[in-house]
Amino acid sequence: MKAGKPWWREAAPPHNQLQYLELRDRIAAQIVAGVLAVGDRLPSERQLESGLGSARGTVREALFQLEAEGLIYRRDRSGWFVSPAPISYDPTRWEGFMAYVTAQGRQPETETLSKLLVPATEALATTFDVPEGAPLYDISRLRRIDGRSVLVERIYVNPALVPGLIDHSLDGSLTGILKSHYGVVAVRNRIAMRPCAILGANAETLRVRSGSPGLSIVRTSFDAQGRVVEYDEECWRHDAVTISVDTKIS
Amino acid sequence: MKAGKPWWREAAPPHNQLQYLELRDRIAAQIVAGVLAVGDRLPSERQLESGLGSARGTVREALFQLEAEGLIYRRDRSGWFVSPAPISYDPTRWEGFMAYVTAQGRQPETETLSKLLVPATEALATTFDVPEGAPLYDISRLRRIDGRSVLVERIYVNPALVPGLIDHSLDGSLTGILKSHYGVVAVRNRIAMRPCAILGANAETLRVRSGSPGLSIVRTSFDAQGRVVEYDEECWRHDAVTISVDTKIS
DNA sequence: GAGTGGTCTAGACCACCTT
DNA sequence: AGGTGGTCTAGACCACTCA
Repeated sequence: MKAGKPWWREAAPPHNQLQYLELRDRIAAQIVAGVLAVGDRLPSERQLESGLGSARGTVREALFQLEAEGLIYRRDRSGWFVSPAPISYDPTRWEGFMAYVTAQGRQPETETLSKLLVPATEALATTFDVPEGAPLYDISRLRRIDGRSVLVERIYVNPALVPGLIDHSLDGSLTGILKSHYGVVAVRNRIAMRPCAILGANAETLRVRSGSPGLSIVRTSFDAQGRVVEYDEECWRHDAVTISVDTKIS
Repeated sequence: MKAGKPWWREAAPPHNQLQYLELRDRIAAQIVAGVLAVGDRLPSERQLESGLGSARGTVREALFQLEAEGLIYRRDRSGWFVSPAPISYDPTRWEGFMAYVTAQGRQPETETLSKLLVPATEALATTFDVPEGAPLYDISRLRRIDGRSVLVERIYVNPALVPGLIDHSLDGSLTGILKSHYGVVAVRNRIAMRPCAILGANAETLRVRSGSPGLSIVRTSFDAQGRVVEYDEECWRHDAVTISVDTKIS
């Protein structure tokens, strides 16, 4: 081990255990054992560095690994913290974020970033089966759990089904408004999910570094007549969610 | 810009565009435009470094971001390559890997790593509703698509339902064997999914770096009598798969 | 203003893959 | 044997947060 010049400082690590893996596993053990509790701040990178005699880059590598595991997260330029437990989410149910987060004893919060009437692009027109350029509601929201931003979503809705939707406050349950004000309920969901990187505007609103790992969920909801009632693109922090689905096989 | 000493080499980058983001976006554009095709090898890190005048660490940061996006992947100590398209997977269907990969025009491959009879741990005993210590088949497999290792799985099956299962070759479709030899089919699936880090043994078999991003899928399959026919833990490369589910809402 | 993480440099040695 | 990525060092300056 020991790359470069340092002739002093011996006691080379065993060749089969890398420094950053050792540090990673040590911190992980502390978290699992509860020495570091959920929400706790980790020692600063420079403290860890000096306590180890490693370079800061090596310390950071260990932290990145723990971040990938979902054990810790960073608040930009503020520090590293132990991650809260992920929320369990079943995207096949027609049940809002506010409902299932609350049901798990956590505190949901929704902030509407924008609500607009926009012309349908070609792709959206196909999805909604409307002419290209037809008006659609375009809603962006940021959602938090226990104060931590966990997802940004972009929802499109057909105003023909829910006229005036945009005039309601959307800082709560959209599902609730659709049902109670318009009698609209979905009977079928089509979902696509994949690990992704959080980029650009999404990264800024979630206040994570561009390129952080995330989970992309795209949901298309249909009503009993087969019409698309909602098209929703969600971008989650990767450590905030566990997907669970229970289905009969057709 | 320009940290540290270098007094020569000016033309500082604009403060609002970081070097690694610029390089990331440049390479991404080349991939999207098809200049770099699927399977192509990227220039080596040292070539990119000298072509840019950046340090190697900066180049690597750009590559990591592209890896997180799923655009490129590494073959250990061999190079960086443009990723193939992800496979689409519907874990709610009772349809084997071999079937859906082939249906998408790709070449599936399965390698059995081990097959054992093991005593049920407490957790497994609960899952299968058998006494703790009862015998269970424990099957580990590695699966490839077009020659690239994409997932390792660990399957547990109750021998009471499928005696002698282990004596078959499992390098093909397990689903097929269950159905044709034992008449066992699942009618219900319970699935949990979450982004994860690929660690330890899984990382070694997939030949990825420990800590690489992955997708964990745990599936419990039930037959018409409500018995657990299969309990399966899958660990996927994060860039190899897109989950798609289509369900009626109950 | 002190402290934090974020970016960057310019080297080095290593294990492993490729030819 | 030569080239690749993997790990590591020891610095630096920056943008930002927090008290």
